[in-house]
Amino acid sequence: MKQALSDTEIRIIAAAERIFLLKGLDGARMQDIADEASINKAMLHYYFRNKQQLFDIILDDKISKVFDVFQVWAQPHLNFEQKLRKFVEEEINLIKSFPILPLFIMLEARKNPDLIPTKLKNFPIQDVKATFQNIIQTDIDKGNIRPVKMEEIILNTMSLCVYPIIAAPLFQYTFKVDNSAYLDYLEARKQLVPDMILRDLNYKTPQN
Amino acid sequence: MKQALSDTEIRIIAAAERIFLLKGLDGARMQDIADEASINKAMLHYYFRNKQQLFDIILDDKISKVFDVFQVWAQPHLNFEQKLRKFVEEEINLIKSFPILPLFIMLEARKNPDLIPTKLKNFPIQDVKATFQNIIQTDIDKGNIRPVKMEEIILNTMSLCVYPIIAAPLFQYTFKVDNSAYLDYLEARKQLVPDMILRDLNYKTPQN
DNA sequence: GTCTATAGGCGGATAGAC
DNA sequence: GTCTATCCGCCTATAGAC
Repeated sequence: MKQALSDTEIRIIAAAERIFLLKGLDGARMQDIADEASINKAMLHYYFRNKQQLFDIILDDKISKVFDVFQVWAQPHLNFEQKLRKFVEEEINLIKSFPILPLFIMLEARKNPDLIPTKLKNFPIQDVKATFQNIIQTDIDKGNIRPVKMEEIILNTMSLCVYPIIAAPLFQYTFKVDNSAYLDYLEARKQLVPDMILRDLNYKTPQN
Repeated sequence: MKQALSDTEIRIIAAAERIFLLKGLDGARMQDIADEASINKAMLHYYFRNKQQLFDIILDDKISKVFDVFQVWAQPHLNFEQKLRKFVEEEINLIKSFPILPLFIMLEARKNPDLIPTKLKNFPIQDVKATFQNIIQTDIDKGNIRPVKMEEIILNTMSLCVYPIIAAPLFQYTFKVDNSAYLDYLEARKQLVPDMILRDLNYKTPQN
């Protein structure tokens, strides 16, 4: 039975989230987190034994949110195009709300190669892959999309969703676009990206 | 007049590159770099005043290489397709050689909003943009590609080149691909990515 | 539970001999 | 230029009063 979190614990976790996502594990200072939570350093250690444990709580939560987005592919009653559009929309929404998340995960993953296997081992990745493979194989067989590997679709789609968000500061500077215009553009990409993917797959609306 | 680098300086820079690429700024230890260069810690400080300066040398060098890749668009005697293919090839080669670079720049850019303007202010970005705009406008007018904004092409192309490299650890784990097979796949993307972009632009080989 | 004070060690930087 | 020894500040973590 999971104990309800106290008000202080909630404040600490929220503070840790902001600091870790901004500074990374090495860059974050326990003092920063304490200040952000308006408590003193010793209290952090009282509630969470050490820095690593606090970090793991934040990271685990974020990774599960990333994983959740893939559940779209398991939804029945939607065809390939509908699932793709929903996936792109949710992916863009998620990364928009935490633009640092992918940077953070990828940076930490390169420092510690065990991180990804350790963190992902409890998620039923094989199930999601099987579901996805099943969906596209059906559409390939029906001639709705050209023969293609699922890795290709996922990687291209993720690239087109995620990169424009993490690279926003660079593109805003280069193309002299202000924040609000760039956010509008990211909204527009919820259409542009699936359109591009479907076009690449030579997608034909199924005749059911 | 730029002094030629001594053998030791070259070894230090090569070592620093490898360590910073692996661990990031905060995660890298001066001792790691010294070991990698087979010298002692004091020598690092003799040649480069401090850690930050050593890092900046690596970073500035890499940023100028990023910019160099865009010079492809200014090469005469190549048509749009040839320039695009060359750009993709060089971009993938570059990011492969320093995968942490986009991650670091983007993370630092969010911590310090002045970083991008400061690092990029000496590059003639406007010239490259004008050149690029000119090229695609010509092809649009000739009917070789559909009407499209240059921002769109650049952002999509960069996304498809860069993201698969920075997210490599995640995809290698998810799809059970080993390092060498993934490197092969990135090579294959030097074809796949321009193919996809050209397809999206409804590209027709010019009739010259 | 909350705080202050401090231990303890890591890691960047330097002094100074050769 | 190269090395050893060492300094010293920063930062995590804990002891212990209240």
